[in-house]
Amino acid sequence: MNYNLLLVEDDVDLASTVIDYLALEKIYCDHASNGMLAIELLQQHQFDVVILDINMPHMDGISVCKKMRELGLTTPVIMLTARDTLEDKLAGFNAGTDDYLVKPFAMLELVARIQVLAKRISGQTSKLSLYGVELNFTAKSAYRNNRKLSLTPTGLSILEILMRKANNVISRQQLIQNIWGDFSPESNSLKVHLFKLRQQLNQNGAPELIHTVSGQGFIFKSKND
Amino acid sequence: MNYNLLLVEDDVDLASTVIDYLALEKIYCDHASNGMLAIELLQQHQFDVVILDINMPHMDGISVCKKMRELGLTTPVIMLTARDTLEDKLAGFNAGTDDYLVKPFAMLELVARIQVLAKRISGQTSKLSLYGVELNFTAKSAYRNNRKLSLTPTGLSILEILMRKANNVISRQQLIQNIWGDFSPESNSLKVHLFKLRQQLNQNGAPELIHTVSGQGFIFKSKND
DNA sequence: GCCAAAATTAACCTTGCGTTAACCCAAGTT
DNA sequence: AACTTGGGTTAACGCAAGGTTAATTTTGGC
Repeated sequence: MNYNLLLVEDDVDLASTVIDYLALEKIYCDHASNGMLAIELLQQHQFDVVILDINMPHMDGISVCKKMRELGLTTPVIMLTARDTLEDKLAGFNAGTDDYLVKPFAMLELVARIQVLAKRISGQTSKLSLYGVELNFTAKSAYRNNRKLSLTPTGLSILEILMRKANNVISRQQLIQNIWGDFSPESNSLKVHLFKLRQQLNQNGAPELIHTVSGQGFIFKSKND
Repeated sequence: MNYNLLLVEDDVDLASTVIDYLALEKIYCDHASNGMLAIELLQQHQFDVVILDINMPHMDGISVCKKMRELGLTTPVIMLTARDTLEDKLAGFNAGTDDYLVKPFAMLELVARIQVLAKRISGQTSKLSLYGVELNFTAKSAYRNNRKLSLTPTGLSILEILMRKANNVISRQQLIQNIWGDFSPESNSLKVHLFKLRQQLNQNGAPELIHTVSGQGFIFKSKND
């Protein structure tokens, strides 16, 4: 899958074992033997996931993680620890850790957890599905309850914008900005597009999903929320 | 906080223990006793996280998770299992699980893991919650005891101003300044807005929250304070 | 350059917010 | 008791925001 990791681990033997194994899985993994170096590398390069040993001399894993978050680095962190105590875990989560692995661990599990985290962040889904509406980016098509909607390109992009920010109000201005950029039509084009989009969505008396919040904008949500 | 979870668990005792504990942490948790029901609920409502028992009659957790992903439901899943075997975990991750917890587990750890997952997803919605009144900025909506209030934009902004300075008296002047800026209406507009706001808040004989301090202004507080 | 699909425009209708003014009430003042 | 003051309640109106429809222009593939 070609992920880009950083392993922070002072035990060189363990580090090279992990790196070698990950290489077999086509996961590229950089190595830092201490926390300082790790922070430096993280600021210079973009990683998908950081694997952080909790028990290191000078600067332990928890401190590294805390420091990362302070610096605004949001890269997901998997913490490695020798002990399986609740306090350790809670301290880790408090510091901004995303996941946890107790040594000795199985490589397969590590790989699985890496994939979960990396996938979630990159959010590279080709499908978006919510409240029975399914949006297919590659096919540029949309369905509601498995009924195909016939949408124009702008209709589709309005739907996408609203769905990506489901349950948030999007102002007219935000919508216009997203659809047309800096220069937009001067008439009620947006209203017409919305009308046609709703028409498609609400066939057969399906409940409204695009709600108007008067004076504020529009919101994609199901009625009972 | 204020997350919205779904627990899928056939053991009713365990379920209610978890739900009660989460309630203490101000985490609202719905319950489905089987996989079918869970899928149905997931399609109707939006949850921040799903907690899924792996071992259930009829439709096990893995199948539920797989089905979810097939349907395009991307809600993060925490899997609960009695066994700590690698195969189980891998099967779970393959089905699209995000995290894993082995029974018996510590509530604190569950809460920590919920927070990690929920934060990643709904880290965008900002809420303000006080005395049973919930204000959702992103959705520009307000609820009292889970009953939706129908407020106008100014009504909402008055409520926001009062709630942000709860338990402090806000003078008429401060309110006017905050709502209209330097030029304000010349009549009793504010009174009318306040009246309508209180009308919405106090339906069904709910106790007054916006108290008048004669000659001073208004204060948002609960009666017994 | 033709045609169909999509986008824009304009005209018109409907809804709902904000403002206004008038009135009510209770408490305090003269 | 009449008047003043601070606040609460109600209804009416104007206007802006939103919805609907149809006609016209633009676009892109052939």
